[in-house]
This record gives sequence, C-alpha cells and structure tokens, in this order.
Amino acid sequence: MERPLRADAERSVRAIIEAAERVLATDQGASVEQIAEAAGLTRTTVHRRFSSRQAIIDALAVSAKQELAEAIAAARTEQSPALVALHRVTEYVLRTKGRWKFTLGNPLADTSAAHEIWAEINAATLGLLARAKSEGLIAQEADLEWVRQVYYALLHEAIAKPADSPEVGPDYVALATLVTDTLLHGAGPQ
Amino acid sequence: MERPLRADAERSVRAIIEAAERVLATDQGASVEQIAEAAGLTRTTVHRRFSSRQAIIDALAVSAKQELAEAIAAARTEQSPALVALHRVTEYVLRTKGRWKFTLGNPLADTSAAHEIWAEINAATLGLLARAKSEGLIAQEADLEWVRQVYYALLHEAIAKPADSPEVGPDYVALATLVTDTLLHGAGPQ
DNA sequence: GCTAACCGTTACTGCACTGTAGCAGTTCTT
DNA sequence: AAGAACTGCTACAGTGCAGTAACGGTTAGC
Repeated sequence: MERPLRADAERSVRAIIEAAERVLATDQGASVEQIAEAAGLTRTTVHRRFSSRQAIIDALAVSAKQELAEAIAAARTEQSPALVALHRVTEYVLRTKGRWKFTLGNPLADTSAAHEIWAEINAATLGLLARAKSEGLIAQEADLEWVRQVYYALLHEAIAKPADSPEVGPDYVALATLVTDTLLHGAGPQ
Repeated sequence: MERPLRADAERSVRAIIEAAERVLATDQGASVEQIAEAAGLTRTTVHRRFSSRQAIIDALAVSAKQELAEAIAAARTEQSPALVALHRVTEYVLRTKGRWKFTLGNPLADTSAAHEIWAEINAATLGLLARAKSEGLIAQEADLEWVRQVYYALLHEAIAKPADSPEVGPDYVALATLVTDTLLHGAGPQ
C-alpha cells in the first residue's frame, strides 16, 4: 500500500541516512538539526521523511546491516578453503564497515528491525569459523563464541587504526591480512 | 585552602560516583536525576557536590583511572619475566575493569583531568610489551601500537564475555589466561 | 502543461533536563 | 550542648530539542 517516493524525496532519504552516519559517528547524541544541516536540508524536511529521531537510527541500522550482509554474500565464502575465504570476507567487511563507523559496532543502534539481518550475519560468521576449525586453522579446544567475539573486536580495531598513508585511504587488503593473522596467530612469533 | 568534607558528605560523594558508574554503564545518556536516585539521594544534593553533570563524569574518570594505575603498579611487572608479568597485570586490570565497565573503555569519559594518568598507564603498557618483544614473546616485525590496541580490545571483550558460571562471578585468573593466550597465539592451534 | 508531491520558512507546543535558591529539619564535629 | 555543615523538599528560570502545522514556492511525473 505504499506509494513509491518521488525521485527528489528518495534523494533526501539517502542524504539524511548518510549524513546521520557521518554526524553520529563523531557525536552519538547529535540532534536532528545537526543531521539535517549535514544533509543540506532543514529539520522539518527530515521529520517529514522520518517520523522520529529513533526512526533515523533504525533506518541506519537496517541500511548498514543490509549492506554488510551483501558484502558477506559477495565474498562467496563457501567456494574457497577457509583461509582464503576468511581473508576475503574480512576485506569486504572492512570496506563496508569503514563506511558505517557509527552504526556498526555501536550497540545503541541495535534495533528490532535489524535483528534478523544481524542474526543471519552472525550465523554465517560462526559457520565460517566452524569450517576453519574443521580445516585445522583453529584449535580444537577453542571456544568459537570467543573467537567470533575476538574477530569482531579485531575488525573494529582495524577500522579505528590510523592509516599508514593518510592521503590515499586505508589499504583494506593489508588490513585484512593483519586481522586474520592476528586472529589466527596472535602477536607472537610464527 | 579546601576545608575537608564532613563524613556524611564524603559518603555522598562516594555514593554518587558509584551510582553514576552503575547507571551510566547501561545508559550513557542517563540524567542526573537517575544517578541521584540510584545513589539514594536527591538531585539537588548531587548538584551540591558536583557543580555540573560533566563534573561527575570527570570525577568518574579520575577515580577509575587512578584505581587502574594502582592495580598496574600492584602487579609489579618489572620484577618477573614478561610472560608472567603480562599474565599478572592482565588479571589485576580485569578485576578493576570489571568494576568500571562504563568509565573505562568509553572514550566519552576521556577528560583532560584524567589524561596524564592515562598517558602513564599507556606508557607502562607499551613498556611491558616492548620487554615482551625483547624476550621473544612477540614477533620482531610486530607493530607494538597495534599489539597494544589489540590487547586493550581483548581486555574489553573479556569483560563483556558472559561468565561461565553466572552465580559465582567471573574467574579472573582464567580470563587473564584467555586474554594473554589469545594475544600471543591467537585462535590457531599451538 | 497540469497536478500532486516535495521542500523551505516560520512559528508554535510540549517536554525533559540542567542548574539555582531558600527553608526547615537532621547530623556531624568539637 | 551549640554551632556549623549537610540533606530533603519545593519551587523556579532557562535551555535545547522533538515533533507538528500551515503556507507559498519549486520540482518531478504523466
């Protein structure tokens, strides 16, 4: 029963979501007005597209997690051995995570709407880790829940890490190598 | 030139800080009134002890980081080989971090007042890691800044990890082993 | 080109929170 | 026991923000 939005309205929605991501990344408590300004719109227009401030957060969560799920799917982890699959999915995830610093890795943005997507992502990750274990990459005694937790944390830290060459943007391939290496071997020699 | 507080006032200050830690741990944006209620006081009394809401946060940061610095000092890391020192300091830090879930590991609570304490802690950690490297625990090629970042993240995750036996409280020794093992060897076999 | 949807502007309401003040009763200190 | 410090209570001013409404001008879609 939902009329499709007009093209300009659609653009506004995009602009709001992207601006919200940028603004909230540096200030979680930012007002709707700050978001509107960053989007090049007025506050009233924002309220026309999103009935409440929380609605913006929800939309943000859905967008980000959807994009994340797509990135994971695009990595096609089932079609390669666990090591390369892990490396590849890490790279893809880092790319999208770089664009959603606020929403992802911020429990505040966990809403019911995005919960099922998140569960799906979680299951996929656990599945890949289980395969990694069966292929001998991960110790048999390892607690996979803990490994997943550490993996997520490493992804987060990799994004937070200051880039080696500030001008050219982060080298996601190198970061993916760093994350997987650290996850599997830690900081110790070998 | 500061008159010492009366005993009851001193107790109020304590109660406020502890309550603030509890309340803010679950809701970063909690109001002064919520904090007051949790402390068993009224809002006006809170404002008598802390001129502004930010002043509470500052006091929180100082308290927590001071306690953290003491915990690190108590570990006496210089007096044992790096591996046992790392294990020991990890255990101590986890204990205090468990009591300051909000303040520590929340950049929001980083204020100028606690900055120097934090710098000191940071330096001590880096020093220990450098020694660990010189003793062969950490790979020569490793980026110590990255290792420190990962170490902090692991501490954070260890605190967030659901306890194995919920009733008896977390087993900090086991957690310390988990953290150091993961830091040095990752999730892989060996 | 006509219509409907969209946006900016202005203005208003309502709410929640911060910070302050005065007073009366209680608790510490000596 | 007396005075000072402290707390609870009530009340108030000020602020910032969310959300709503109406109007005139602009833009997209058929």
